[in-house]
Amino acid sequence: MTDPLISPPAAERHRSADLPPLPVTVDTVIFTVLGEELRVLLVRRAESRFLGLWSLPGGFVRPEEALEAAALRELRDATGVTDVYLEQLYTFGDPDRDTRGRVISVAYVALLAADRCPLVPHELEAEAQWFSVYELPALAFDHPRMIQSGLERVRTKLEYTTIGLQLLPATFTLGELQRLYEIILDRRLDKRNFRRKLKLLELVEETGQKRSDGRGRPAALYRFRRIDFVQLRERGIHVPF
Amino acid sequence: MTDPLISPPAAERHRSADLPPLPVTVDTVIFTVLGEELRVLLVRRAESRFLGLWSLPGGFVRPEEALEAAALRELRDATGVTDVYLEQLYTFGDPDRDTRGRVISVAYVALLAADRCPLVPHELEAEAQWFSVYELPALAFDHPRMIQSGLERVRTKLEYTTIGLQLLPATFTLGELQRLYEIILDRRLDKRNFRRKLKLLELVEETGQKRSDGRGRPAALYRFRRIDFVQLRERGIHVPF
DNA sequence: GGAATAGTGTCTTTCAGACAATATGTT
DNA sequence: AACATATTGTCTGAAAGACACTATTCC
Repeated sequence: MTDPLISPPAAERHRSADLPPLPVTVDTVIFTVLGEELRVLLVRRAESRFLGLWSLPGGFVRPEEALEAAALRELRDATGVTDVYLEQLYTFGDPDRDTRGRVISVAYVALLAADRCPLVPHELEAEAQWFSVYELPALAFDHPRMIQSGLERVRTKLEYTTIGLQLLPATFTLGELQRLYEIILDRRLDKRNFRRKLKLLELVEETGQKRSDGRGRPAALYRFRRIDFVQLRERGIHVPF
Repeated sequence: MTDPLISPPAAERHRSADLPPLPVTVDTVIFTVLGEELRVLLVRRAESRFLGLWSLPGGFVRPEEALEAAALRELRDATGVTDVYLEQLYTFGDPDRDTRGRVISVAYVALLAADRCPLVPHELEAEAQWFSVYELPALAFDHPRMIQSGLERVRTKLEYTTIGLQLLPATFTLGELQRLYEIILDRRLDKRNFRRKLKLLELVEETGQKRSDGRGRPAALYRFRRIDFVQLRERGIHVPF
């Protein structure tokens, strides 16, 4: 049905080392849940060619820099945050994806708890903003695809990993945790079923304290249990951190 | 807790366009199930620096070539096969992953049905071979990691997608399909449970023919049903082709 | 007491896993 | 008849989904 094995001479197989190298960038889809909305950080492009368009924080990879290190550096430059959950998403390399010329972009997904989100000062609002994923402005390049792809990744992994825990402060109520899930998944969850599953997973434990926001019954505060990762994996739960 | 938003001047954010571009390659972990074993195709390196080492088929991406197109081209050059299931795996970019210097490698996973595998003629056995994933020779670069990573991807997706169907000929028996799964997952499956699930999924249908290999009761031949992908996705089954 | 939110238990259905006997072909 | 492989159904336990009432705090 197919040709027999064809093995070109090594000289031909590796002559390609002569081929010109390519510009490589990293772009990060960084999510947070802020104000009851799932948001993504966008920065304003200042290049004349894309003036007015927003884009994901990112930039070129330096010659001796690991990809993830480049993503972290760009994120630090854009937000001041250093300790962020980061996961490689996909590499976009279509020849015409960047109108400036051929650029390979390694996309990452990052998650940042709302209480660690840098507040955007008024004078910088024109430079960077947290946008609802449902109300995105005009975006440069193929960044809409990247965001879509990142969103799917986060939603999928939310259900079988513990990445959701990246998005909450050190202590939280079960109601807050459930709302987090509802906001990301964009659907309502049953309170009792949600809590039953949490109890089964044994991922969180009570701190013993309660929090009252002034109205209604105060809720118990929880924290994440520090569990042996190996043990979690054995229980079929993926732990990405 | 973290610094307020810091947004460097655009000039600084994009001055990195001055940074030297990087060599970008694609490498493909191509699997098949042949002779009751899960195998991966390796090619012999002829560069003096890595003489004697085997490596995954791959090569440099051309200036105007999409990443997937580059992977397909290298695969065609190495095997003669053109119509292959291909899926991006991960991008490896550590500065020291390639001893020749800094090279970014976009890794792909491919699946090829045994009846479409190019047979390796004797005079070429030194050039390319299908190796059992459990008996790999000395490999160049970080290719062991790539193979490991590809193996995990295939095993994971085998359970919730239809990629397994890529590895069988047009018609097959349920016994063959089950053996395929057992070989990839490296564990025994219960025959009745396996068939029950298959029936539930409605992915395959009888052709009406039977195949006898001379001993034992002849088995019914099946083929894949052509199902609406949308319909499958609604049933929670991922269809990667 | 009313408003608001937190907290809790049961029933039903579905799916996964364990398990063995019968059917159909060959020699 | 002996052999080899194909085909089929039941029981059990775990988890998911649907569903409503009581508890605590603040005003």
